[in-house]
Amino acid sequence: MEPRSAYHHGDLPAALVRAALELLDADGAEADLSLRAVARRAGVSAGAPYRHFADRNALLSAVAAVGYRELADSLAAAAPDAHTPDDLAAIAVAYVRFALDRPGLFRVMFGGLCDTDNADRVAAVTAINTYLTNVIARTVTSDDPAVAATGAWALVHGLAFLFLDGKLDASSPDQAAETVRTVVVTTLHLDA
Amino acid sequence: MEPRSAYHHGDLPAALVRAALELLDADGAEADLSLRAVARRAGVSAGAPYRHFADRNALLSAVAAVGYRELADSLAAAAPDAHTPDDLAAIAVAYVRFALDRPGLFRVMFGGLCDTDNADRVAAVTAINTYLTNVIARTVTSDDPAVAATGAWALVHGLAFLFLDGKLDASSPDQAAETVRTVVVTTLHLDA
DNA sequence: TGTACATCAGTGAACGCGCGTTCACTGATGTAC
DNA sequence: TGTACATCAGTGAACGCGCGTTCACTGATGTAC
Repeated sequence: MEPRSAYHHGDLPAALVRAALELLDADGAEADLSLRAVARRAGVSAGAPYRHFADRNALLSAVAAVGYRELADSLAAAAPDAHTPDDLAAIAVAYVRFALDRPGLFRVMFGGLCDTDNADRVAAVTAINTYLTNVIARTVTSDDPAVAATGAWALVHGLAFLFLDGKLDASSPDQAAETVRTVVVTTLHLDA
Repeated sequence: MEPRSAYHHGDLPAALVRAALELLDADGAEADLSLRAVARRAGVSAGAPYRHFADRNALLSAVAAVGYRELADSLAAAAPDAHTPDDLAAIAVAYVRFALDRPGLFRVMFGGLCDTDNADRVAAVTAINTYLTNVIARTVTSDDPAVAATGAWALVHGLAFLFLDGKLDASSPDQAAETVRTVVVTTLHLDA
């Protein structure tokens, strides 16, 4: 996996995705994430990425795909084997924390502008929805777990963006997490 | 208000904001909304806006301010004098419809990237929150209307973005509205 | 094991582009007398 | 009412920039014999 030589890189696609993630996490707000900046960061010429990605959008999709996987991991880690309403609240907090921890990546994943027709992306979104539906079905009683899952997703997703865009106060992560927990517990009646 | 002559415009600031709104509504996805494009649309040279706006961000903030006002109008129109849970559902549907009707404007208003410290913007956000809190207090019983309002806002905001970013199917506006209604009614227990 | 050669994955220079912003300017406006 | 002049709000040319993408190239790799 490591560079075999300075010339033939070894695994440039992975290195480019890694470089993009580093830039996103470093710049926080995304700014732009140009292909040239990614190539620079990977220590490679501006044209090199075109050996592996059709265009800028293809790279971005690959980055987003990694993001979806990491988000899924974060949620799963927050409450492995979730089966109580409290587990659901923990997952909600983890979702928003992910967004606040990695705003650049989160915006690439959800900021629109990317191709809707990328198969990996669609699959990743379906996976999140399925996961949430399963969690809902296991943690709370609901007439329609699919609808409840959409509601829960929209709720945490909206909270994430309201925090990210400064509409809710995100200056203290701990306090933000507490707000998320309170709002989610109240809105989804997790204490009932 | 109309141009007095081809030279001295009359009310260029308003014309620029109007031009920006037109571009946003025409391009749909926002693309970029450059100052130059706005000036071009307003039929004015690239430097002219600087007589009235400090920089690109200042224009964007003015545009966003108009957007907040129009969003507030749309919500109020959906259920004037709201006092039933059904009114709340109608307002929720109106919120998402606004986002889907005017995605470019919605992204300028909520896409981050703008100055958080603009007084107009802060006031507008507070106004929305206050409005929602009042509606919540009038339409449903709640222990804590402020928390419930944040929950309701996040819910519709999240739905709006999930539709906008293609995570939920927005191809049919009517069906999308129906989905919003179902999810909101279920999540907020408006039928209880 | 050694060599010839096709293929692969990079380089680096160049393209055209639109951008935000600045600046010296000039034409239009309106006010003071 | 008419004129001189300060101010205002435009113009248009220019700046430097970083971008996505292309292309002829070349160095490294690995395979066939």
